[in-house]
Amino acid sequence: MARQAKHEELRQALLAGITGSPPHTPLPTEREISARHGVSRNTVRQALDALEAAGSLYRVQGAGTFVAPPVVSKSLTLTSFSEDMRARELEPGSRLLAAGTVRAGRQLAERLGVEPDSDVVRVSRLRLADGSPMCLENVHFPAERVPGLTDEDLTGSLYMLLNERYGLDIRSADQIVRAVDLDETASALLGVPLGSSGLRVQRVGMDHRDTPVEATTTIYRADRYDIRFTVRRGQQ
Amino acid sequence: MARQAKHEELRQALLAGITGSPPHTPLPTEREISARHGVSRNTVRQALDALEAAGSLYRVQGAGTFVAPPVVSKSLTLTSFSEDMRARELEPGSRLLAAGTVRAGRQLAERLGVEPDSDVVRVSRLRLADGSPMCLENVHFPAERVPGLTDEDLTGSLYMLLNERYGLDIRSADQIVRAVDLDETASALLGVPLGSSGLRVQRVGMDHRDTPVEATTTIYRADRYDIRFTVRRGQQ
DNA sequence: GTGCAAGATTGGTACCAGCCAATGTTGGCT
DNA sequence: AGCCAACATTGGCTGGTACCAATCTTGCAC
Repeated sequence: MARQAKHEELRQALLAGITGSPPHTPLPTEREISARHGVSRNTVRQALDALEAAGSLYRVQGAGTFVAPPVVSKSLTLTSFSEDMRARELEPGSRLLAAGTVRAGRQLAERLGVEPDSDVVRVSRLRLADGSPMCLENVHFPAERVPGLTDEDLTGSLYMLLNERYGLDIRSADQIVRAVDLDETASALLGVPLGSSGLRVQRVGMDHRDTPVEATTTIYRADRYDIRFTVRRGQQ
Repeated sequence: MARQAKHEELRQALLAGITGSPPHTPLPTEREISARHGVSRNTVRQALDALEAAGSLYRVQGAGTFVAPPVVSKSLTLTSFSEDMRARELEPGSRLLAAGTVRAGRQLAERLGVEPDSDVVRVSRLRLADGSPMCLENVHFPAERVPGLTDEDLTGSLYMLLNERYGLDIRSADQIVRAVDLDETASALLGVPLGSSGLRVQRVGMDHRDTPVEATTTIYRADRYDIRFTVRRGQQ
């Protein structure tokens, strides 16, 4: 049996089928998909629900299910820098600036939910897109969660490394976005004039139990980066 | 029979039941809710799915369903400036800078989905929080949607005015957030030093049919404003 | 042709039944 | 006391069935 749930497999199959299709192309009916894939209509609906929630398609009762028009901007999801850049069709890269263990301190301790005098591993990197600077990234982990991290290759995707080596899976994150004036160091590293502004994103990443796993502060070049998302009126 | 679907009724009932409960309070098991409310377990799951998606509760397989801890920062919803400020416990205010009709122009026309040579109504306001400047706001509407708008009182909530006078209901919006360097005019109006940075939010508000209704550019003071939200891992 | 009512089609809701996988609990063994 | 295997509980997944509500199609009446 597949390791994946059937509705998940079906979702991927359907998604693959519709990517590239022009908007408003009708999908087969739920009953037809059900028959064709040899699964129950319940399972089909589960897959379609997920795709509808993701904005890939829309449904009209009585009419059918259709490929959704390309959304201007997708709603926000948690992505790593690498994923984010690839979504923008840029090639991600990294230059390691520093890596080591330091005291947490009050502010960081609060964000990570640890004691202020405990150790945290800090990784500073200059992140590149198509070879030129995009942002400055400062990642912090509770030291006991990532023993030996500083000996690893830290130029690739940290998320992937965390997952494969330490079994850490970041499921959600709280983010705070702010505009800041770049200091001398930052503007030099990012290759922009002193006094330029930057977009600062502070993030606390959490695992499936909402336990803080990492605290990251990223400063993006204002001229190369923006954040796009769709908001809706809350229900009730 | 109720006009509402059962799963929707149940969702509201459950939501009412958990609001006020301390975080991590366990809910009854799905099978128990099912029995107690006289609905099938499928229907219960549908209601719980919605509440989980809304972040009101979380589920752990094998353990149970629990009241979600109060989110540090709510996931993004569409709010007016007035609502936004009140949520931050600040008193919203306004100073009207300009209001009138202008040509759309290429860029604005694209955002609003109108012809470049058509008329748009423009309202410029300095928005205040507890009496001091918070942001510069530039709102644009297709002129034919809001006849006579410039004769109204434009110092209060535009959203409310739009709704009551023109029946315009903004349901969703695409937003683009960027850091910018403030120009002389902006920094003077906002009362910050020249060269300070600001947070620019470009928004296109749409009605229930996803037709653009308004295009707004807002520039916030970087030292007084941030954007907070929670992101989750989407599916692949 | 046009208009419209009847029927067919399609997604929406609801129920039942059963098994699986993750978690929590119990109780025996050491 | 502490460890761990067996068991019970709980949410997750899948299949099946039935009917409802919105929409589209057909074909008759004019």
